[in-house]
Amino acid sequence: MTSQEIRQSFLDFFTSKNHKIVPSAPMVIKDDPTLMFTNAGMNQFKNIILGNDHIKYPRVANSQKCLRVSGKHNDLEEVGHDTYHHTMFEMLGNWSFGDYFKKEAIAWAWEYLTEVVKIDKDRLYVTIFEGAPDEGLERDTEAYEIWKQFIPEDRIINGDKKDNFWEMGDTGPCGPCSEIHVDIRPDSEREEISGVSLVNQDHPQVIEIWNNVFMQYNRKSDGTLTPLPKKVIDTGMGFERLCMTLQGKTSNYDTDVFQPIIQEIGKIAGLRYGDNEKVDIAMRVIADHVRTIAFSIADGQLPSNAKAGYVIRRILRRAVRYGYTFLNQHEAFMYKLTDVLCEVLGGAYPELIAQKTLIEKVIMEEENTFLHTLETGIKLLEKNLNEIKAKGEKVLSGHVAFTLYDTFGFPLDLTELILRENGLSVDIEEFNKEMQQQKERARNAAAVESSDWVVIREGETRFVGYDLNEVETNILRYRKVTQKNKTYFQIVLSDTPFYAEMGGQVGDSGTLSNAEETIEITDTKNENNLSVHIVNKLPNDLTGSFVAKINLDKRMATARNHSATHLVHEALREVLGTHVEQKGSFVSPENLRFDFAHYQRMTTEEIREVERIANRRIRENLIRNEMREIPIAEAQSMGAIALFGEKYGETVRVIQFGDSIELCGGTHVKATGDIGMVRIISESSIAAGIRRIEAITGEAVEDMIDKQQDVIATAKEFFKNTPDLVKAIQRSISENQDLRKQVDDFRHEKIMELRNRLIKEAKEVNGIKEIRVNTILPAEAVKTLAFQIKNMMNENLLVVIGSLFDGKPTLTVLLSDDLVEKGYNATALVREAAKHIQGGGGGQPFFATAGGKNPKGLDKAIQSIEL
RNA sequence: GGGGGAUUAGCUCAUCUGGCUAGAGCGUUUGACUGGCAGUCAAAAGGUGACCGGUUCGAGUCCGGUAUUCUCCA
Repeated sequence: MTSQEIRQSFLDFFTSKNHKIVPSAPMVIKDDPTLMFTNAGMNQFKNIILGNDHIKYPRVANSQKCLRVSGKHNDLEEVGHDTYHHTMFEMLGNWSFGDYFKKEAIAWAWEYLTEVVKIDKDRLYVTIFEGAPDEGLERDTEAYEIWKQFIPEDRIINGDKKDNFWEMGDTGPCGPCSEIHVDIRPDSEREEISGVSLVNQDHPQVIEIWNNVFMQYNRKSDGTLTPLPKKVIDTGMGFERLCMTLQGKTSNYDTDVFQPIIQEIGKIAGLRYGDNEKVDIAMRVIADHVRTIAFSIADGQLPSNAKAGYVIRRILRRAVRYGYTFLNQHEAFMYKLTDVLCEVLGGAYPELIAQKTLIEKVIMEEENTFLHTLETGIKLLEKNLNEIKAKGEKVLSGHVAFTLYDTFGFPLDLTELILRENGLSVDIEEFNKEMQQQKERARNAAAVESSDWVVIREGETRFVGYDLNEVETNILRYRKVTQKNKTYFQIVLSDTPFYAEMGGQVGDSGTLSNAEETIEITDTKNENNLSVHIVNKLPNDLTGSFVAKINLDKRMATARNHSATHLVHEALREVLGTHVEQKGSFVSPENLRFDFAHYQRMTTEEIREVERIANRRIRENLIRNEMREIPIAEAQSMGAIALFGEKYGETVRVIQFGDSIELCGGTHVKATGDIGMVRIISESSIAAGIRRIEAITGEAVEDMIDKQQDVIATAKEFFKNTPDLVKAIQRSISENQDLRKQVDDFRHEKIMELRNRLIKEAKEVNGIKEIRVNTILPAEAVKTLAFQIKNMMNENLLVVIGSLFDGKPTLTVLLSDDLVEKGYNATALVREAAKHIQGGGGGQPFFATAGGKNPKGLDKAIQSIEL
């Protein structure tokens, strides 16, 4: 079976069991503060499991693209070294939300594996939870009894809490799980050692392929468990491992999922997979990582220097590093794999093909940037290396290695490699210590502690903010959050006009009041589809009814910016082309930011044109056409613009202004005329192939124009209200340049004259030509004078120049080179003489300066210097 | 969110612990050589050392702040 056929057979099987097949959610998660990437099939159902969302379909199944860069058995640093771990992988899963439970889940899992894809029953083992009496958790005998009907009892293995009890986090739904393991060793080996002893022992050919989680408890923050009202089945099967098993391979990387990519890497590097272990590891690393990178870019997550984008950047860099060291690729090469990637996965994931050009550009740019970083790092390392060698030492301090890593992004293993080549090593212990300290610092700064929700009354939030600015409401629940000495509260309301930060639009602020008091709501955030209102203080009485009211000025300003974003988006597509796709958006009351795919700098004319089109639409005063809850297919047939990497429900909200039609949950003006005017204030690049424009609307434009007019008016006044300001400034600048040059020339001439006079007047004392003078010159001129004299007569020369400039006396001493060789020192001379002007100074043996506080002593100081 | 670094000529970067008028390569311009192109040689132009403030006789260099950017941790 090909991987395509395997994926399809799973979905077909669960369709036949009345499951709804849902599409894969984006790999990058946007509204969950605890998670950056989809790391399991259940992520997109988290809201349902937590009870924040309605159950639309009690039975669903899908194939989900997942990303794991840390966690049990899966450190990023391990990927590639073995044959079965990945960063990105596909997870096949089926779910039941309060519908079927263990009996059906187990029976169907068995049926699929043994009858649909026909895995030899003798090769399968299962595990069940053995219980943890100290935590009051019972053995999962229920699962055991069900399994007994399918599989001999000696193949059912007890597992401990670590392997067989699943928890979403420190709190929340949890329960026992049951894993299915497959033994794919050759028969000869299986006869020698029984598979049962190798389950969960990290054997590469006795592996877990399917985990069935039976969520039946809810864990509270004090650790106690309560039964879950609606029990949940959550299963996940590693797609790549299933392919390996069914295709008779012993490595995931030997399946048709990875081999085409690996072959292509071999072609680029001129090496063959299978010849050399280190080369093989590098090829596996690159094949795995390039999938991750390409998918995240397609999902709208570009490599960057913070958060999720940074994780992607790190993964890309790890791949480049392996290519650099083991495949001898010192120039960008990974972007060349985009073609083959599209061939392998483009069928199941069309977003890859749609975003191909962008993926290529971004990867190439990132590769080049990192190769540059490596080059700088190597230079720095070599400098340190020479110092160590010069001192005759053998070990590079961990501190230096850490600085290279921490500040310059130079990877430790490369440091080690280069040191080894030079017969040196690095103090790893010290390195780890520094790393530990860094982690401590970050952890302390980021520690967030939230207590359990306190439920005042049951219910769900109803958002009324599209229609109302204030509403009567009740508090449903609240909790306290402590973060870095700051304490605040999160409140969930029964009805709210507050828009929670989402889709780039900032959350509303406003007030919550009852008869007695008014509480400030500082922000509104969206956590797992739950609108939480942030307040610094709780009302005294939480039970009564309240009026929730948004800050209308801010909301209106935000709406203007959001609607303007849509108009600008449309105008950009008209001016630049339809390749312009939204890659990010930020809408606040102050301004708007819009990131989009485009491959070159916008010209001033293009920016003007975009502004003109958008402003024309504003003047046309297009009425907002808002469609709530329309089926996504219908919206798309209207030509509504949807975003890659965005998760949409089956029904969506559509906002239309004329020809601009977008899927959007944000708040907008009633008609475009309300925007007033839009003005683009900057255009810049934020990544390869991505441009960013920032714009302002309404009053902010007025303010800007006012300010600019003030500047012009003031400037004009300086020029006696000249009609042609630009010309006046130009003339003034060129006049200024001319004058400056004249002054410079003049001053230079004066110094030359002074020099010539001084040289002529030089007195010879004991065979040394002495020049002493007291002048009024700036320090720079004095210096020039001294050096000029030296250039003319660099023999047996002593120059002493005193100068009173700007009320401060300074003293300068210069000696010719031969006197310095004889042991005279200008610094010593000037220090001694500076006592007369109550100052100090220094310099080099041939030239020194001093400054002081007493102008009256200047003459004395000049005369006091004797050789 | 927290730490560390960087910002010097159009570009890439030097300038060790404050001190000899801030240098190099590439690029630009000019000139010479060659029949032309390419090239070689020579010369020149090009700098508020990111910005603001402070310490000092003296700051690109030290300190504080701002901006931009890189990097590590979360």
